[in-house]
Amino acid sequence: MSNSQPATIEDVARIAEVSIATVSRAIHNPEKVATTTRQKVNKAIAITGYTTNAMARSLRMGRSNMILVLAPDIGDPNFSNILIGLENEARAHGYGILIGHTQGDPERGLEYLKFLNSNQAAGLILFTGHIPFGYQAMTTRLPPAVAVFEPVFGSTIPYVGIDDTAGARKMIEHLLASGHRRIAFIGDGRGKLGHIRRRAGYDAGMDAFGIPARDRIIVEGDGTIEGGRLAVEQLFVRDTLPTAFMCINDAAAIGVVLGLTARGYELPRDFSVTGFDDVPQASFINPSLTTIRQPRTAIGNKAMALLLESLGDGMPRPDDILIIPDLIVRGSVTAPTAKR
Amino acid sequence: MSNSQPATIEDVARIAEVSIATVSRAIHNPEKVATTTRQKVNKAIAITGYTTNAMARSLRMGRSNMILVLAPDIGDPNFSNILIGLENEARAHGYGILIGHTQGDPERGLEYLKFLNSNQAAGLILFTGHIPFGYQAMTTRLPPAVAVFEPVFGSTIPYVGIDDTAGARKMIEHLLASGHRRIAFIGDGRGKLGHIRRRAGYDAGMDAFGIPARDRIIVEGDGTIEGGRLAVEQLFVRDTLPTAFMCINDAAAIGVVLGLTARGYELPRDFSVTGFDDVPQASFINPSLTTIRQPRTAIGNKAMALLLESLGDGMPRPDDILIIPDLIVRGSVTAPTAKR
DNA sequence: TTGTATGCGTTATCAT
DNA sequence: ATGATAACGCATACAA
Repeated sequence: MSNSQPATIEDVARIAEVSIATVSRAIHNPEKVATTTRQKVNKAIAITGYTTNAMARSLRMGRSNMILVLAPDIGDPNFSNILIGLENEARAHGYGILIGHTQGDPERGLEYLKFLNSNQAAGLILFTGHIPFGYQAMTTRLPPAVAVFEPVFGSTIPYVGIDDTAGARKMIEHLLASGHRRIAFIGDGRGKLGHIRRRAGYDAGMDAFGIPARDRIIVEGDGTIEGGRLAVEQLFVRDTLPTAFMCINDAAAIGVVLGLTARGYELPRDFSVTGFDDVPQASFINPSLTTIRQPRTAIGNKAMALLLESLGDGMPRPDDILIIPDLIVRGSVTAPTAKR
Repeated sequence: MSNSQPATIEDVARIAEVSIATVSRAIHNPEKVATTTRQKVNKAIAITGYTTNAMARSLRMGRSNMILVLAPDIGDPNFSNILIGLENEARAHGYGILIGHTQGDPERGLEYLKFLNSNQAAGLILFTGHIPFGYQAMTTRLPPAVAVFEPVFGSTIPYVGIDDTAGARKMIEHLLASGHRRIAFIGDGRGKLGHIRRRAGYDAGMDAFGIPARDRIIVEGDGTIEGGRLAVEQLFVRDTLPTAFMCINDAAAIGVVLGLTARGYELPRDFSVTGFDDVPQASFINPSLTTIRQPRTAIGNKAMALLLESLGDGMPRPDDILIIPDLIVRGSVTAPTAKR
């Protein structure tokens, strides 16, 4: 049925006995071509198995229908679900996705960004928290871009993510409602945006409950499993034990669980622990982690919708979108015992 | 420094005061151009920030320097590391990677395959175990392709993966050396290639040790956590308890661990359990899983090397590459107790 | 409604 | 050693 070489528009034109212009029109502006001609063309397309050569098309049009997604780590448990959201939305609008895996290497990021210069990609989704360094020197024109998950530092690129503060607020209220008062906040580094925002949610909740600042226990932490372990040790040394640990993310929470278990405590009987993000492991660990779920697919959806919108106008709209995340109640929180 | 529009070869030529032909040569055949001219050109390139328009290049050349990687599930813990191997090797040869996420949907696979027709991709890495259905109807010419991780059913596409039989053999020998004799094999479905191969390793090891076939316990299973749980129940009902469970993969092993733990046993004191693949969770679960590690990055490397080779010849070589995997000893195996 | 002809940015052939 | 030019496949302005 088909030849060794992919069919071109010319092959179709010859078989349909029309000009290539008519074929092109029949495809892109069917209403501008006579019904009978259109049918001939469609038949010829079916016969040849013709597919428009995307490269030639983009070259001619000066823009493509691909969106470049830059991610430092494909293995990130957040990534694959966000990607699904991105893809579904893109597909619905006739766009395709091109994934650039930078492995955190700015040089690779730069490499992929060349796609944009070649018009191989019409827009950019940034999953990296930054524009690959050196891109500004390459060209002054940054194409329509949207950041997901974390905002791009020092830029006006619109950003789609969750409302960290609202999420943290939900969590702290859950803990307070469970009867906890001495609740430690285990962070991931004072300067980080997520830290600041989630901490703000913690404070707001504590404020609303009338718990004085001096009764709040804050550990800076670093957001890793090891950091969670360390936080436990610090608190034991300081002898300022809380009844609950509200952790900046699931990794830290897992560290806390591990640290507490290693010291011979039983959870959640002796301590309550909460995470944030809802990574896959969160439901595996014992006790399963009460956490805040990242609405990953929704983030992907919104981000792509935003990008495609600004592609239409040609004019990016700088409004961030913050989705309010859900509390996922599992087994790691109970009422505090009177024991201590 | 740079204009709003990406610089073209013509811009460079104008600034360097040479023809575009010379610019192209200076880039691709530097030895064919006078040193002084070359310097002028390089300077002009630096000034303009010129980057070759990959689309125009591919259009003209009839081939691109991108490799399409088709994967059903980016979130697969195996994928990201294989990808790293693929990328590194590709990069070393001046190729880039384009990831097509099919979500298991043949239609999407087909969509991405159009890239090949458009010469947007020069070759194909299949992570899917099959060619997207319908592609054959689209074109008879399948481009150079290599399958990773699992072979493509009913095709001659070369395949790079691990030597399942050798891996399983390593595992069974480890178990035997630890003193186990009644070792159950928990599979993932009789027909599956991995099942057949790993079972072969199990049998070979048992044979070599002189353990008669009637003393071998085989559970067909399905390779999931739930399947592992079920296998435990089956064996309890049949009252043919082994001292060790050799599972077809880590998921099944985790299921076995969960099932055994739920019944009140302590591991590895009461039973030894082994996995296969070494997924991230394998080291998290308690007890940490003794398993066979997939050399994922190596698989990626080899696969891409093979693909690029066959791209050179234009002629795919049909030799599969099987890497012998390593045994990872963790905490889930001890000598059997005399208890039972 | 349809066809002719031009150009998108490259590379490669053929002159010079 | 260098330059002029054709062609890759397509979309579209313009002509018919």
